[in-house]
Amino acid sequence: MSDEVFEAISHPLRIKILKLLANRSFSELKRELGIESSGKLDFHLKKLRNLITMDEGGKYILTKEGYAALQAIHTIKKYGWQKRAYFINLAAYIAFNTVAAIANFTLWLITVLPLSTAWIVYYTYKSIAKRKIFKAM
Amino acid sequence: MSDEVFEAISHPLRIKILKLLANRSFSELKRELGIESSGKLDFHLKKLRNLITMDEGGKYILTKEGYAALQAIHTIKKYGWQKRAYFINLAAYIAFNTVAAIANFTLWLITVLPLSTAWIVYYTYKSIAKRKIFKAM
DNA sequence: ATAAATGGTCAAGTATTATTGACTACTTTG
DNA sequence: CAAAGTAGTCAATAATACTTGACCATTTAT
Repeated sequence: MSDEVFEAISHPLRIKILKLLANRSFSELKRELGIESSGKLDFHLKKLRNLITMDEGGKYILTKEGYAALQAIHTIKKYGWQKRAYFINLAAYIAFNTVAAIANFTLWLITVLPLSTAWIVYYTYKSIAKRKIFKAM
Repeated sequence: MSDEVFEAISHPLRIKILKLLANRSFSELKRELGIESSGKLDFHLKKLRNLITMDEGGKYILTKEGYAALQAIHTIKKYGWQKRAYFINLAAYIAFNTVAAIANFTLWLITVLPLSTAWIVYYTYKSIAKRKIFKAM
């Protein structure tokens, strides 16, 4: 399943192609990537088969899987954001609750507090127990 | 850079190994994966070189890159969650603002509204313009 | 002490991937 | 109309990846 996607993007040239590809033609790709051989570009485009298609004008575009692959590349490059995101969410939780408590204590106690606490508990569980974002970092 | 990670996880057996690996020994992996040949497991473990290490007890564990790779696998499997996450956030934005406005209109107007609006505008921009999560879906 | 299990390495062969370069058919541009 | 550009295909070769199976040094169990 996913190994097919990773096989497709396991070559440096194919990652370049995928990033550049949108709304470009065969020759434009060849030129902009500095590839001399047509056969080479053809070979790698065929390996990207499931990640790309063509629009009406004969230009390449990404499929759903293509966008997912680009997202995976982004995930590898930006691994570490989850930790930051967790603390931003924790700060937002505290801020929202403070504002809500000051504004209307009873309303906060019966609506905002239980809902936001349920959320933060779930998020903490997901972050620590399941995704293990704090391990090995 | 990232193509090395994708090359490492471009084989179905290596994805299985990576998912199972934590706190297991060579023989445990062999047994649990049903691999007959030691050479085979050795070969694939060597391909996962950058994604794994050993703990003091001689059991394999994931490195930071290993967790990132697992995250990338998750990204491919769950592509589509962003769209849902966006609508959940939009709903939360509306709910929070409603509660805050009812509770204390002035406080809402000067604090909650501008902050949460700034957030949702940024998030919308990121979702539509940069990540293109609505295209090709 | 012997047998079996652990935790591997290594060489040889097979299979798959990547590159090169020659070729084709069709469309512009001078 | 000839030359140049577009959008590829295909076969042969080079390079890697993958599997098999034999081997080995320790450790643990009988």
